[in-house]
Amino acid sequence: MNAPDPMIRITTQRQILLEELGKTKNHPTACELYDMVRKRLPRIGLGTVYRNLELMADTGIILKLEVGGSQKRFDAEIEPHYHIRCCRCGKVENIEVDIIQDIVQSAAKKTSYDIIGHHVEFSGECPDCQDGSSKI
Amino acid sequence: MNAPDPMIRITTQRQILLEELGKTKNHPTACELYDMVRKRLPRIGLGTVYRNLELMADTGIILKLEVGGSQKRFDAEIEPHYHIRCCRCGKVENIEVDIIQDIVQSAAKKTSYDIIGHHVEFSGECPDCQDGSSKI
DNA sequence: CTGCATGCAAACCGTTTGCATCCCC
DNA sequence: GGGGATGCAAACGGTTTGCATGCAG
Repeated sequence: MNAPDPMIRITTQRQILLEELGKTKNHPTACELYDMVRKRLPRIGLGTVYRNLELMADTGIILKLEVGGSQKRFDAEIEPHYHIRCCRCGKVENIEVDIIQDIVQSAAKKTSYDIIGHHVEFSGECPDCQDGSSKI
Repeated sequence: MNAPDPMIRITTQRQILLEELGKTKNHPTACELYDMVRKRLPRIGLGTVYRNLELMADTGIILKLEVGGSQKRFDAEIEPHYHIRCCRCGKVENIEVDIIQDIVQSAAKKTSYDIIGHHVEFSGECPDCQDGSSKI
């Protein structure tokens, strides 16, 4: 888990998956990526998308977000950062907040867990949804 | 969302659901609760469990946790607190960390979202899983 | 030639929903 | 008697998996 196998073959599918993931600022779900990739690789299967996302997340090439909601989301940005999720439309965006090392430290002291990670997620209404607030 | 309807009938099913949820220190999934409740109410349906958990979460009687993992988890403790999830066995426990108001403040400044909540989740290996570490 | 990667489809799991029945007010 | 609550089972959405085929090394 700390030293994942860094060597996987970069097949056409994986390459394009990476490119599409890298080109969006969003944090797409597997299905959204499937749709994006399918424009360039019409015969790709959903299973391949899931398999490769999972694989690339395991190898640390991409990040599998541990955010709320019922779908998994992926991110080409693997540097630590936090997220904010719109509670109306479900969109997930990055939010710049200083990493809270002291919180992690104090958490580590209070538990007998071997802490390997943390994540912070804010939720709220995004500007778009605030506009159309009373509708829908 | 801020003023949820506080008045729902406390039926037998809801009462027992609440009792069972309150008596565990874990953060059970709907299925786990279903199993617990079924010992006292053998004919209860899974649908009822889901419907009532959802309803009670909406009314603010209980908390629906926004943690990672593929299943929703529920909590009778509605005061704000944070969680730590074992990355091996998936167990979720409470962790006592001071609420980080300043982080929330600074987050609010950096985004045009109307922030209504946040949650922090640590992940790591729980003591039990550390013991049996190399097994499984 | 060999084995990993793929496409496809069926299986799976957690959750939601429609509906007939039941029970409480 | 009427309206919400329940049990049941079928439907659903997202994800995983088994398998035959394809392709790169």
